[in-house]
Amino acid sequence: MQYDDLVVTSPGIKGRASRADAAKSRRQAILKAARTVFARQGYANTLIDDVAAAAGIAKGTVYLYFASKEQIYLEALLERAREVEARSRARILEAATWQEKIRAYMETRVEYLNAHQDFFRIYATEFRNMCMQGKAIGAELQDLVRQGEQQVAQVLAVAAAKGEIRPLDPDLGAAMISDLMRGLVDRTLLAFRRTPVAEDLEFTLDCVYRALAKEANPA
Amino acid sequence: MQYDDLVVTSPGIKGRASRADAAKSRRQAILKAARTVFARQGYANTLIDDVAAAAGIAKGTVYLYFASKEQIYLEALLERAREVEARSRARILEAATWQEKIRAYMETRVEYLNAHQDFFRIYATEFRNMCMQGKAIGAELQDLVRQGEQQVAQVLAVAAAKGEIRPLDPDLGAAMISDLMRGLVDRTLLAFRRTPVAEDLEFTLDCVYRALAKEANPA
DNA sequence: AACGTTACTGACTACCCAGTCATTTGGTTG
DNA sequence: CAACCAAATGACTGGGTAGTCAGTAACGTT
Repeated sequence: MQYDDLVVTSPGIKGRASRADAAKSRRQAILKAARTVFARQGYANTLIDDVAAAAGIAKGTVYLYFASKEQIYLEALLERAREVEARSRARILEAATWQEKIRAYMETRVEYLNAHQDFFRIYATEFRNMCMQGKAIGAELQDLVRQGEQQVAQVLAVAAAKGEIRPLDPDLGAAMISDLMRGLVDRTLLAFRRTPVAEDLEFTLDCVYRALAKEANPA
Repeated sequence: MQYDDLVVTSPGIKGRASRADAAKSRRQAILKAARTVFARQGYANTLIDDVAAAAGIAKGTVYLYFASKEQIYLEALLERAREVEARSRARILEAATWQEKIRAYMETRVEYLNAHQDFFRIYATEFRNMCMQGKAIGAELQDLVRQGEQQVAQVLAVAAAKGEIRPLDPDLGAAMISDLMRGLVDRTLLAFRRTPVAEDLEFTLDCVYRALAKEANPA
């Protein structure tokens, strides 16, 4: 079970190539195990021994592939964060209208959340806090998130310029959208709310559209 | 500086009364120091020695007043959380319309945030995560927050029943409001956004009103 | 002033864990 | 098959800290 990602060394291929492959798979197996364990126990309560056990290897082996606990943590997150960001960027570009672009931003995350709860659990909870406590860890990761938000801001700026939504500060608008997104993720992870995710997503999107819509509502 | 809250024992009063007072002040001085230090360094990176030093006392003394690091942490948060919740509840009751009630909910928190950054920094970041990691700590604290959200849901339910806002699931609506509130708090703490808090608050409220308003917007 | 009581102190203990490294394992090569 | 070597192992170490407790100080009482 633990060796899911391990590529069996092909007998025919000699030396370098298969070695490199094996090392890469081993790295990824460790990262996968790390995500599982960190998601369940948090950074502080996780021992390197736990990660090793989850990967089905000994502690010393972990240190053949990674320099430190912190590095494992960061790489485990980065791997996934890059995926989400890339997918989100692509889907937003594909979308034609501002409504579809905002929906793409949110749907990408909700879908990814279903497939990779572990990643979101770590990111949504712990990592964010570490950033708030001013630790310098994970500059790239922070950038990825900022980029996602910036892209939304861009969508809003364009829509506002075209007069498709009401005039507003695009950064504030993007902040609002990402706040709602975060809430949606948290609720799903907690299974706090019995409302199905899909319904919650539609409600959230509806609120966003209303909040941005061009015509003011009568009081 | 450290002994801010310490009541000097009055010479005339003998025994019990003044003793009890002194003990209470000492407890509060420790909690205050704890909030400062925990807010700056986080739970894991804070030593009891740090708390003791900030309170101007020795480590052993801390353990005369509290049983464990965790207990200090929790009580430090609870003390403030009860205050916020009480004030919020009062101001929501005072308010006449649903708009004013929602505003009261948000303004209470923004005002309290200015006066007690330390508390919010701990709550908004660390504590929330601990809850998400399924730790059973702080049941009362979690309840306080839930109550706040429930109260907003109640306001929405009443307003919806009266036809003052569009029909919606009050819990979802309250979740949305508290998500936006959380984002506002986080942004303020990070000084991430240069937008002044007041402006951010108005924008957020405006979005909420639009999202809840009775008349649908034209697409 | 001598005593008794309570509050305070900080060196100490017992434990925990990230990271190391001497040793073992198992596959490859001549 | 024997020699070799990279990969894996896990007992160990060094640094660190929550919580304790024997000793000291401060203060009120007689």
